[in-house]
Amino acid sequence: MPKQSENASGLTITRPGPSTSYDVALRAGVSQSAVSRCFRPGSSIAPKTRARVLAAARELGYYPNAMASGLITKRSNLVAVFISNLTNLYYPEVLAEITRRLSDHGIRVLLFALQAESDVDALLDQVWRYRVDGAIVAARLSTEQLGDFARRGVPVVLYNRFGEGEAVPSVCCDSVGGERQLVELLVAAGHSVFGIISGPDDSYVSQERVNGAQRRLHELGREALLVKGAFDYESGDAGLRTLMTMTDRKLDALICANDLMAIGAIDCARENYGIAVPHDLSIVGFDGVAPAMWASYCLSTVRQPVRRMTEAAVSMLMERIEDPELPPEVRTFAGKLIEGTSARLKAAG
Amino acid sequence: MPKQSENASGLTITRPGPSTSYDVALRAGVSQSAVSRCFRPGSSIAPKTRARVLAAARELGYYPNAMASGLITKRSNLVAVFISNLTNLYYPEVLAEITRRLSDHGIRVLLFALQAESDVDALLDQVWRYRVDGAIVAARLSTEQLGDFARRGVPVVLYNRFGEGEAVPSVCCDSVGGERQLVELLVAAGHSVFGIISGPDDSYVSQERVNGAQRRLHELGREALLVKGAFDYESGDAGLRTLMTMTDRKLDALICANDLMAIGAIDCARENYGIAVPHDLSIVGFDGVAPAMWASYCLSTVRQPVRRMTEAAVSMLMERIEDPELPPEVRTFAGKLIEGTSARLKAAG
DNA sequence: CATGGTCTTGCATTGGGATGCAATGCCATG
DNA sequence: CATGGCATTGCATCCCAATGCAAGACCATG
Repeated sequence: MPKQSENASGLTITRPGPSTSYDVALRAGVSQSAVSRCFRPGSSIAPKTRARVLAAARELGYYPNAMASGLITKRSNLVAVFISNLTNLYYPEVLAEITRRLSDHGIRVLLFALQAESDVDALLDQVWRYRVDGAIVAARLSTEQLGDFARRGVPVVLYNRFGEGEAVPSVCCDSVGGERQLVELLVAAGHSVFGIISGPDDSYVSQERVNGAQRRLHELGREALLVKGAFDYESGDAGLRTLMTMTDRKLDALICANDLMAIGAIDCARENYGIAVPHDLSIVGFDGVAPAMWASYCLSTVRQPVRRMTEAAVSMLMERIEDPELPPEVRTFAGKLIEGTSARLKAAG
Repeated sequence: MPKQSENASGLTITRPGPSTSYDVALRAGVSQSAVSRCFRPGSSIAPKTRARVLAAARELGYYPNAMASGLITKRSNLVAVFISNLTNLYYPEVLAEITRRLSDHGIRVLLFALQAESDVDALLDQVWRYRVDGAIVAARLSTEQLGDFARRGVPVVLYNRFGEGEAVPSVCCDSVGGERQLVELLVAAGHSVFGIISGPDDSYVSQERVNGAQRRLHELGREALLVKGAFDYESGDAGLRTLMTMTDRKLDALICANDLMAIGAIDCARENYGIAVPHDLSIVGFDGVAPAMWASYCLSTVRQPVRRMTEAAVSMLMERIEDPELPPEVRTFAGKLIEGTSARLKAAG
């Protein structure tokens, strides 16, 4: 979009690059300030001036330079979003929701996709450079890193994570409550030999879910075999295989820290061991991802209320961008139990 | 990160906001230019000056303001990424790959998540405002919109799409070739009654795949029943149901425009009709998403070489950011046939 | 010691828009 | 017609880093 300006001789010269508010001002016969005010809601501008300016802007294809305006307003209208597990079925939906909701607030997403929960560090300097207005983080932040955000006055909202030690605004699905519910139903339905497949060690979500399940089992006088997974399909398969070798008793209830592993375990049970699910083995997951509802699995799980959670995350962040003094707040959402058919959850059995 | 400066009386006063290159300069006892040069690779700066400056910067938590430097260098180091189907299993992987690869080039992703292929328009002004260095687009761009990019000198690379009419740099998986391959194998294996479930009308990918399959079938003297889907699981289910009512003959080969619909169709065939797959009905998909490999489906499909494709997209874009004059180029990648077990692909049958 | 060359460094300016303040225009009122 | 009040507009300045240019520092050579 070449920008144009008249020089003294009346010649129209064309320079490269996007046109500026000065170009538009010249063309509309107003000052640069007037142009600026046309694009800034709430500024005082006469309707007919506005019309002239907008017409000139359209002719020149002018749009305000977000970097220039951010420089002076100290608002980039950018929010950093950190996501560790983009390929893990649950987060794409979250990301899409968050992006659209922020977009409704006039805010763009600067995406940071991490290989692992703890890879934040290498990318953090970019967050500071872009002077983002805030951040939504679905990854592991150390206390130190959280401190950096605080010192720099960048509001953060954690997604499905808590600050360790200190209080940090966060939106969570009640993992503990969800697992307790699953455990109670499994126990009430008469299961006796329990296995658990966890997620990776550096995942909060995994810790919460596994601890939640273990504690409740313990309260009810049961124990569970525990193997470590990585939140992926293969871990479900491998986890079940390992569990099968760990006991002489017949495993009859398998608690997976997420749906994906539960799906892997179901396939492994059926294909590899010829175990009938849920007749011989009950398998439960957590998340309520789309594939969990597929007819082949019809997983018994707990569904996270993604829409409500993302809505909360975005509005909490927006509030804190407006008023950085707001106290931290943790909003916990109960998951919805999906009975499914991959576990016997009725006492009748 | 409060910034500090010494006033005449030697008092250290603290102002709000991130510290600037001037603050660092003051503290290190150099000029602002020297600070700038420390953070700009290739600038002439003495090692010991550099060390002093970096020390001061660390103490103040200084990072260059990307908006200010972008303003003057005319490089935002931002790339817009448009994705329409984030929830559709295939794109999250693509997005994660692209984000990481761009990150290696020092470039951040400004994410635009669309509800539908054609929703680009409402978000395009944001692309102009942020003066992004380029764009990777996995969504439908009109000729007009492509023209806007060209006029503004913003390089675009299309992902799995072509420019209609004019030539536009793009990275594609060879849909036509992939479908031809599937069709040939299905025909050679003796299938006779074909059904096709397409994607949504505004999707190039769907058009290409469906046309590719239809043409090859036609060349081999076959026809196929066609129903419209939406690239989601439910469409596979609904599509198969519709097809079952459309003919008296026994449908024995179903070509789905993507894996997700193929999975939906498999589940529907098994659960709803008790049809054995692939014994009574062969079902093929396209994409090679992770769930297609799950033991319950083991889909016969064509896998897109995501890593090579994203690598190509990113490097093509980077080249065009460096040299906007480069001619358009279309890189097509052959998909890899995954035999799977959801279709009889051997003549033996 | 004078001269020339290479490195570093600082000065001054630039990029594009926002905004406080002062100036202008316009209308209504007395 | 003079005055007050309000809405609109422009001027000048600011935000922060990058960079062309020239000055300075330092070394080596003749």
